[in-house]
Amino acid sequence: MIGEDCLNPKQLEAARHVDGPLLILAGAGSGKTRVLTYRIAGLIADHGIPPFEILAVTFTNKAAEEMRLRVEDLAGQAGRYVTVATFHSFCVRVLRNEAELIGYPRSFTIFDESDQLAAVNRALRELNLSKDVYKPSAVLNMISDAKNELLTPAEFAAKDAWQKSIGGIYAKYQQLLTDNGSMDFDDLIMQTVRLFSERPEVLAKYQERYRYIMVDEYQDTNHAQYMLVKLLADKYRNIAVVGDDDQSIYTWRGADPTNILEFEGDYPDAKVIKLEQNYRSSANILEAASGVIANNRGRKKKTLWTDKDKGSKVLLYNAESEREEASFVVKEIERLVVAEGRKLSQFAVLYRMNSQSRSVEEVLLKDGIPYRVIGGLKFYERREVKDVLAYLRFIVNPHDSVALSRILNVPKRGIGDTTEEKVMAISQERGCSMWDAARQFGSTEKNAERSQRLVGAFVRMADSLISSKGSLKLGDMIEKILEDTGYYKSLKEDDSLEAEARLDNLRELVSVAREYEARQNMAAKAMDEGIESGSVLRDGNTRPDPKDIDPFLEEVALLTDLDRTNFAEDSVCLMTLHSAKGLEFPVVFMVGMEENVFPLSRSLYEPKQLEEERRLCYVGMTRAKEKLYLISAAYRLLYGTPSSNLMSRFVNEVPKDVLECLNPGGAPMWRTPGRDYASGRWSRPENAGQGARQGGEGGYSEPRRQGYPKGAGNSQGFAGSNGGREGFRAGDKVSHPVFGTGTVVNVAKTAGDTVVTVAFEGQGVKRLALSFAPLSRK
DNA sequence: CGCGCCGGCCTTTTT
DNA sequence: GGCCGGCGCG
Ligand SMILES: Nc1ncnc2c1ncn2[C@@H]1O[C@H](COP(=O)(O)OP(=O)(O)OP(=O)(O)O)[C@@H](O)[C@H]1O
Repeated sequence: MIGEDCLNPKQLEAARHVDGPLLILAGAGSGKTRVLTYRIAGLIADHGIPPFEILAVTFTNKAAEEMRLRVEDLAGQAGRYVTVATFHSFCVRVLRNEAELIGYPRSFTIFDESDQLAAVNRALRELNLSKDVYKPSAVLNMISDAKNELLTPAEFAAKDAWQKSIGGIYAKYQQLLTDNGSMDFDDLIMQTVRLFSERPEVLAKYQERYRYIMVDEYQDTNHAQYMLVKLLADKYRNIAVVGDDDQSIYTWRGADPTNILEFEGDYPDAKVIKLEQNYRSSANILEAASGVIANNRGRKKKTLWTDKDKGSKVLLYNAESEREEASFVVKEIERLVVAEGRKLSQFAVLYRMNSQSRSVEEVLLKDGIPYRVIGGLKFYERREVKDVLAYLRFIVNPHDSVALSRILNVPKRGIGDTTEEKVMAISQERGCSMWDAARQFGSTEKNAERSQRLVGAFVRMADSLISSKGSLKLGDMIEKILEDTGYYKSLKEDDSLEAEARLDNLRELVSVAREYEARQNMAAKAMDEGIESGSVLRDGNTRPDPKDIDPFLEEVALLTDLDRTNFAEDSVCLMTLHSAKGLEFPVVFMVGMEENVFPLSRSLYEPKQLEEERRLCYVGMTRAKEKLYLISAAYRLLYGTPSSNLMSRFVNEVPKDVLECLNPGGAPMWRTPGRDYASGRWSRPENAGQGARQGGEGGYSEPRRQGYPKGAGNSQGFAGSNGGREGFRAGDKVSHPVFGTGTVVNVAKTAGDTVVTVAFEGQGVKRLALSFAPLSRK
C-alpha cells in the first residue's frame, strides 16, 4: 500500500479514506499537503480510481506542479493524468471549452491589474464621475469583493446609496469587459460558477469527470471558490479539504476561513482528522510560533508537537537601521555557509512588504551573493514588456479595445489624447470596437487632416502585423513588432540609462519567447506520441505550435514569479511572508520586526486585521526548519519618510525561554522600558534594566553610519526622555488640549517638520506636525 | 494638438 | 520611491 512507511497512523488514516467528505484541519508542518499527495497516489494505485477522475486544487501553480511530480513518483505514469491546478487555472481550462455558453468567446483574454484599472478609469470617464471621489483602485477592490461574493452589479447596487453608485461603475466596467471579450481574475471563478449554475448539463459533465476532488489551503478560499467546489462535489460528495485556520492570511481579498470551520456543517457525514505532529521545525521554533499564535482569540486550539531536538533558540537581532539589518543578514548567511557548510538555497529572507527587499538586495549585490526576489515589480509588469504584450493581444484579437488604446500611441506617433478620444467617440456612436472606429477614422469628416494621416498610418502598420499572424514563430513576431512599430528605434535614439534597461528587458522577452517556442515544440511532439504534456495550463485538445500566441499570453497572465522560480538553483530567496506560504527553508530570516512594519501600521487598531498579521507571523515562523532569525531596525525609511518604531509586539509574544537576543542592548527600541502598545501590556523585565544606558548618546555600540539622519538623536526621539517637547518617541504617553491623552505610535521627520502619529483614547489616530501641535508629555 | 517637465500625493499582502 | 495631473512650450 502506498504511504505505509512514510506516514504516521493519523496521516495514513486520512490518506486511505476513499469515499465521502474528508476534512483535515491541522497546524503548520503537520503533513497536510503530504497526506493529500499520498491520498491521490493511493486512490490510483491501491483503489484503481482512474487518474483523470481526480481534481486537486492547490494555491499556486508551483505547488500544483510539485504535487503532480510527487504523485508521478508514487503512482507512476498514471499520475500525469490527474488534474492538478489552481482555482484560476482550472477555471480557465473549463472556460476555454465552454465560454461561448455564457456569452464570451472561447479565446477570451485575461485582464491583469493594469488593464482592470484602465477599464475602471474608462468607466469613470464615460459616467462622468470624478477620480477624486471614486478612487480607481478602491473601486476596483470593491468590484473584486463583489465578484468574490458572486454579486452581480444589480445585486451589489441593491444595498445602499454608496454601493448604488459603485454598482453603476461596476456595471459599466463589466460591460466594457464583456464587449472586449475579456475576463478579470475574479471573473474566471465567478463566470465558471455562473456557467455551472445556469447550465446543469455542463455541471453534470464536470461532476462526472471529476469524481474525486481535493482542495489544499482550504482556509484561504473565498465564497466564489467555495461555491465552485460545492457545485462540483455535489453529486459524488468525494470532497477532501485540508487547511489550517491559523494560516488564513488572505481575508483581505475575500478569503473566508469559516469555509473550513463550517465544513462539518456542510457535510455532516464528513470524516474529520486532526494531525498533531509537526515534522518541519525544531522544537524551539515550534514553541515560539505556537506562543505567538496563542495570542489570537477565537481560534480553534490545536495541539502541535514534535520529536525533533530543541535546536537553536529563535535568534533576535536589533539593528540600528535598515542598512545594518541587511548587513547582519548577509554576514550571517556568509558565516553559516562557512561554519555549517550550508548552501545558499537553504536561506530565505521574508518580509512584510515588497519594498523591504531593496536594502537586503543592495548588500547581497555588494558581496556578490546570488539571490532571487520573488514577487514585487514583476518582469511582465514592466512598461515596455506590457506594451509588447498589448501588441500581441491586439494581434490575437484586434477588437480588444483596451489593448488597442494602450498601443495606439506607443511608441509616440503623434496620436494624443484628443485623437484617441475621437476614435473612442466613434466606436461608441456606432457601437463598434475601437479598431473598427480607427479604420473608419479617415472617412469621417471633421477630423483634422494631421490626425487622419497619422491614424491611417497606424492602421496600415497594424494591418500588416495582423496579417503575419500564423506565419511567424512567437519570437519572430515580437521582433517584427519591435521593428515595424519603431519601438526599437525610439529606444535606441534615446541614450539614457533607462532606455538601455528597457532594451535589455525586451531582449529578455524575446528569449523568453524562444523558450516558449521550444516548450511548444516539445509538447507537440509529446502529443503526437500520445503522452499528456504534464503542464498545468494545457488543455490537451489542440496541438501546440510555436506560432501560437494565446497560450503564451495565458501563461503570462496566470503564472506568478513564484511559479517560475527554480528552487534547485543555488541562491538566497527573498520574498514576502504571503508568498512563503506552503514553503519551507532550513534557515529563515524575518526582517522588519517592528510595529508599523509588521504588524503594518494600518492594521494596528483593527483587531481583526491585527490577528491576520499575527497569523502571517505564524506562517512565517513555521517556514523555518532549523534556524529562525527575527530582525528589527530602530530606524528605517518608511514610505520615503524616516521613522523609528517600537519592537514588534510579535517578538514579545515569543516565550522568553526560546528567544535569544544576539545583541542585548544593541538598539534603542529594545531598551524602551515600560512602554505599552496601544492595546496593552508588554514589559520585559530582563531588559528594562538596561534602560540605564539609554539616556546618553554615547550608549551606542557602533558609531553612526552614513544612512543615519543628521540630528536624529533629538528629532527622531532616540535621545533621553527629559520631558521636553523634543524627542517624542513611539510608545510615549502624551496629552493634547483637544484630543486628550494618547500614545505616540510613530515619529517621522519630513522636509521641514516632524510628524508625530498619535493614537488618542476614543479619538482615533491623528497625525500632528510637531511644530504646531500643542503636544506635551504625560 | 501633442509632449515633456515639474510638483504634489500616496504608499500592503496576490491568484 | 512611483504615478498622475497641471502647465507651458513647440
Ligand atoms: N510522516 C512524515 N514523516 C516524515 N516527514 C514528514 C511526514 N509528514 C510530513 N513530513 C514532512 O514535514 C514537512 C511539512 O509537510 P507538509 O508541507 O505536507 O505540511 P503542511 O501541513 O502542508 O504544512 P503547512 O500547512 O505549514 O504548509 C515536509 O517537509 C514533509 O515532507
